[in-house]
Amino acid sequence: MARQAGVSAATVSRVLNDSPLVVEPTRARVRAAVDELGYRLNATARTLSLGRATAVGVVVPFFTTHSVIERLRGVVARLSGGGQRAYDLLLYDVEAPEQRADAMRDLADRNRVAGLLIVSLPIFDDEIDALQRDDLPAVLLDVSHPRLPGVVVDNVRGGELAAEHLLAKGHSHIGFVGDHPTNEYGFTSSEDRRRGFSSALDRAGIRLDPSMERYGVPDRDEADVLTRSLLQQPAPPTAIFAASDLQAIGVLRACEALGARVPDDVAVIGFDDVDLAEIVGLTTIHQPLRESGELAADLLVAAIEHGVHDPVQEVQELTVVERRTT
Amino acid sequence: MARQAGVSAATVSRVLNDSPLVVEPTRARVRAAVDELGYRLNATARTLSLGRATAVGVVVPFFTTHSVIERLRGVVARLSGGGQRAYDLLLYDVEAPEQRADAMRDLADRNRVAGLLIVSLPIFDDEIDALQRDDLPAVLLDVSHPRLPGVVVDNVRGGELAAEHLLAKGHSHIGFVGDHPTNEYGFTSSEDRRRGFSSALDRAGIRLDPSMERYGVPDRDEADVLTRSLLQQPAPPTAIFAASDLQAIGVLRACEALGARVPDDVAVIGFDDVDLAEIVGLTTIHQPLRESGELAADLLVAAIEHGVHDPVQEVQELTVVERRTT
DNA sequence: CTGAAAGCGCTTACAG
DNA sequence: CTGAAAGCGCTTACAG
Repeated sequence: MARQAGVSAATVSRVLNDSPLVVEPTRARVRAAVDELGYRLNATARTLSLGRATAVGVVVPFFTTHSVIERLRGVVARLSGGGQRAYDLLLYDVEAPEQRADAMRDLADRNRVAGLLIVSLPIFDDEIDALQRDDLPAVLLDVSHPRLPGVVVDNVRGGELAAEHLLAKGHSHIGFVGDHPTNEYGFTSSEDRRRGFSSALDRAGIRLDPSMERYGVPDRDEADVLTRSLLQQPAPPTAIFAASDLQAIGVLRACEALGARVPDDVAVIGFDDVDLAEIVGLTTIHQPLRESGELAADLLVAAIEHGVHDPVQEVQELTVVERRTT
Repeated sequence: MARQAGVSAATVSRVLNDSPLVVEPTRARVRAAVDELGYRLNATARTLSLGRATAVGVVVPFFTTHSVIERLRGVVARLSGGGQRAYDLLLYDVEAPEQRADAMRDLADRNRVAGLLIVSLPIFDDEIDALQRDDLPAVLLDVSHPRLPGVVVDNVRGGELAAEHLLAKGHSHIGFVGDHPTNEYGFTSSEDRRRGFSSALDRAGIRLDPSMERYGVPDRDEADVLTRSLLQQPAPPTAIFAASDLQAIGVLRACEALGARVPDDVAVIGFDDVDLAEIVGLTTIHQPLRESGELAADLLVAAIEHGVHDPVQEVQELTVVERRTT
């Protein structure tokens, strides 16, 4: 014990917590002893005593997409910033829907965590009830719910942007490759993007024909086979909107395999603007991934430190980045 | 308190910890009460009481490379496996060298963590002393030290493999693009790869001329400008070995910009085999990234649960994956 | 087999 | 301004 400084544990605690109650001479004495012994507070005991944790939980489907990682980078940048109010970051990977509920219960009930950041995973009302019962602040990233603060993007609008871009390029026979509308994680962004896409087409007097749509699991290989079937029809599309960059890469690969030149025979536009997009020269809808993580982390810290008054939804800007595939 | 089950806290604790000392009827009664109340042990209190944490700390330079993320995926897959021996995962991002020391001191001293997994970051003797003083198991991933278990790859051998591949393709005028030998993180793999590369060339009677080497920070843009200067010399190389796939992408971009055809005018080989490599068709040295994370996580769990007897170094296999750039 | 009690390392009214 | 004491929610000898 650092009371080799000739003071009580209470005083050490006060000094280390910057209590104003300690007079300078003793304060100095304690600091000296602390430095000499390399003493540090035990965070576990502190958490228990204080009744609040110094860590935040980040619940995230770690394996699904590049974009999730990029968001996480923003979160990490903000949270382990070495600065004053650094929170420990407890990472909870969610591989399957059931795990999400488990993770949240674990984190909430056990008071391990001062707040929860939930990335890309839909949340249910009873789960929110549980969080509020435990007084656990939470913020959503890439999903939204009226009762919780969140940072999102207008995916429907993003779909419109994609349609407008393709329309402006003169296309009228257009295809779509995206996620199954119902999928095990409950992701909805692909479907939202398709809706916006489809309705913008409608407004231009063009119908997104069912024969021009393909759905599957959101990975490259699946997008590849989906695209082949799209392209091998009697009247193949001259442009394809993929619900994510990863899927767009699959589309590109199928085009290459079938000898369709991009963008001359078929134009391709993706969504997300992950680093891959720039590397392959993919035209895409850019969303601020890294920034979304930073913003969400800031919101969470604010919620932890000041409470949440009314749950803001931060809607981030979308832009089209034109590269070589359209 | 769940002693609504009519028993003491001690008994509840025993039941929840599967102590054999509790007779079946009471056990059942406690379980029923636990289920009904949705009661869960408070991990913080448990940690404090037991004197050992249920989390492991993962110290990782989160922003540096794709390969780090891929390794992390392996770690996550193993650790948050939902199974019995699931450890919480405390993520410590290290942005700068000083932070590494901070992170380790934080984690170790405060007893937050049952073990440490250190990814891609060199560690010093005095830091190891500190770990051992605290009895904190640690395993290294993508770095090695004689006193600690680790999983690595033979980077020198990898460089040789790259050289042998290029040699077999008939090249004799060969360039290298890699990291500065001394860099702030203390990464050494680029330099190790270059050494192996250079000595395999030597053995073939070919000298890696200083005018054929370029060094910089390990990112795409830097590799791009480095490559331009390499290619704009009187006698440009006909093949280039890049110390990582990311750098190889920069090399490819420079080739494109300068109108050099790949692989006809210049062949390019990378290192790592991240997903990017497959997407752009890059020939590269494959290392089992995901698996390395899984293995390291397993080693750490073993070290935590059974102690470490002698520090094994797991050396993983390297292979060349030939694609379209050589 | 079960309970009362002490202890894990902090924090914070409460006295002084 | 500082210390003694209680309490945070567990676990585990120690009795019984």
